[in-house]
Amino acid sequence: MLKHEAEAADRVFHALADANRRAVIERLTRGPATVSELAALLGVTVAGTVQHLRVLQDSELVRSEKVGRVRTCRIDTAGLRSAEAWLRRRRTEWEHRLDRLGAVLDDQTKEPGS
Amino acid sequence: MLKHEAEAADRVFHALADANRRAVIERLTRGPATVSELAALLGVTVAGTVQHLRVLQDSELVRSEKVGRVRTCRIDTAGLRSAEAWLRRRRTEWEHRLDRLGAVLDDQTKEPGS
DNA sequence: TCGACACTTAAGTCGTCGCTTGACTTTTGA
DNA sequence: TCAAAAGTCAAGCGACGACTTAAGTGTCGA
Repeated sequence: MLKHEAEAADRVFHALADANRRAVIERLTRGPATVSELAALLGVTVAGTVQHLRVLQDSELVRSEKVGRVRTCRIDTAGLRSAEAWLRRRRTEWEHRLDRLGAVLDDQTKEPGS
Repeated sequence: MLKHEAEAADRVFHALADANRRAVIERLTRGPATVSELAALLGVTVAGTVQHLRVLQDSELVRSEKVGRVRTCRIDTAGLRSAEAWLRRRRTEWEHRLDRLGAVLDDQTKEPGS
């Protein structure tokens, strides 16, 4: 795996490891929200929420734009996609390995002698 | 979401947040390995490796069995599947929301008056 | 039988993380 | 014009996490 891919995985999975950050993602899948709204949802300070948002943006799980004095946040599927891709690669690689192993075993039972 | 699902997500994403634990997973997708082999791969103590393995097993990302004095570890796809499912749910929910929003906007442009 | 091997467990260290408070900037509306 | 609203930044605190070392436990082979 390339180094920048590994770093991306690091950022994304670290971001997803926190329940409050996942709650932000779940909320944003149902539509945009402001920083204050997210803070109220989580039950933490606005300052704390901003820190979570920085992590989420660095991992491309959330985008946001500020108009006037209010910042509106929305989902960025890039992070979700890259995490999903990482997991799918591991899982399918494993399953294909099992298939190949199964094929080898089948051959062995059909042709016991070499 | 059910509570035990949330706890499972917590465990799995926390497990995946560590680069060494992901390295273990990547290694095990290519076949089983012993604790010592994984320790050598990571470049950390066997004791430290055991701690990682506990986390990975609690999140159903790895299974292991001990025969004699050697413990053999292999992938458990249950954890991978549940993490993948969580991400896919968020992403598709968001994409469907965008579709519905697009449909509404199309209707509005077709029928400007109400 | 006994020493080396493979792992396990406990305890301790050090850094990072999540959160708060408090001071600040910018924008808004009356 | 000015106070309240919305967010930003920095410092600090307590808890947790990833290591280590050190002292076990059980297993294998000679």
